[in-house]
Amino acid sequence: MIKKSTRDSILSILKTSLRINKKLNDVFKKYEISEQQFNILRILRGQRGKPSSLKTIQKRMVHLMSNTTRLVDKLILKDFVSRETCKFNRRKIDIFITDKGLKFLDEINPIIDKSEELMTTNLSEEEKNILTKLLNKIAV
Amino acid sequence: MIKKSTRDSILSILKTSLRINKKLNDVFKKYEISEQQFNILRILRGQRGKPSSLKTIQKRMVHLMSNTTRLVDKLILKDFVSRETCKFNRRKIDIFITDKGLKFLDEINPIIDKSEELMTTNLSEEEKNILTKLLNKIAV
DNA sequence: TTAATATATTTGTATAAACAAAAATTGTAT
DNA sequence: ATACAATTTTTGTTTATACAAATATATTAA
Repeated sequence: MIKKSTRDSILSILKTSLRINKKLNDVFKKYEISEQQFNILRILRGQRGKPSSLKTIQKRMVHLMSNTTRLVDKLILKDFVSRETCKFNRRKIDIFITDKGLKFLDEINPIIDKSEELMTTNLSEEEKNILTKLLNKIAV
Repeated sequence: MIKKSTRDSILSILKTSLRINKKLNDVFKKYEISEQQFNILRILRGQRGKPSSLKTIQKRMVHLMSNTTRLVDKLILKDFVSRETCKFNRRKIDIFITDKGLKFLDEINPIIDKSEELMTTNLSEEEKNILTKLLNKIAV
């Protein structure tokens, strides 16, 4: 028999995650970008000019999935990233964020940040730290 | 500027949720059912013989979505649920879980339960309760 | 009764995701 | 050098999802 505390906590995580995603998606939708495309942009910005391959992007993505190719396709259509084959290993492709992509991030990031602060407004600093610590012990 | 504690906690929730889903999906896959189909079965079982309409199912589902119709279609193919139009309100349809559906739940539930216990094995009872309480204060 | 509105479900369509297989390139062992 | 295995990316296909519009029935008001 499963413990109520177990079932409740697991269910709370899943439900809270859905609530968060819903709120974030409201923002993404307004800016006509998907959550995953946004994540890729942030990963690329974190590289500060250094190119990323699809493999490294995938490894850092929140949602690990197989078709990063097509996500990058869409970002290229928006002119937010550029792509060229790696000079040193032609299996790899180098992906960069463009100035337009950086500008876009500058625009949307504060909105996302504000939304996240708002979502956690009922928790104190300490509570957020405890929460993070507890979550990191689950399903490891 | 967003607080580190905020970003970390939100990210932890999203990531933990994905980890949990991944583990659960391993089980679902083995039993050739989707998470959502499983949830519907559980909701129906909770009714203990009382019929459910699509509307009531949707309201209780973790993932609120529009095409419960097609999920039920799939459960009917497996003979896990039955469907007939409601006698008293022909807009509604009555959905029941079948004996086969109940038997299936009896088989898969212990596996899911064990998986959930295993995932939270690093947390004490008290920690799980705290976790649930904190999560329920987020993005409300 | 008739029209207008509300409710419950279904369907169509466009987009996204998961998964496996293919293609291209590189590395390694003999 | 050749064959074999490993890495990285792309593509095809199937399934799932989101959203809007359509359909059918019921309720309400004039």
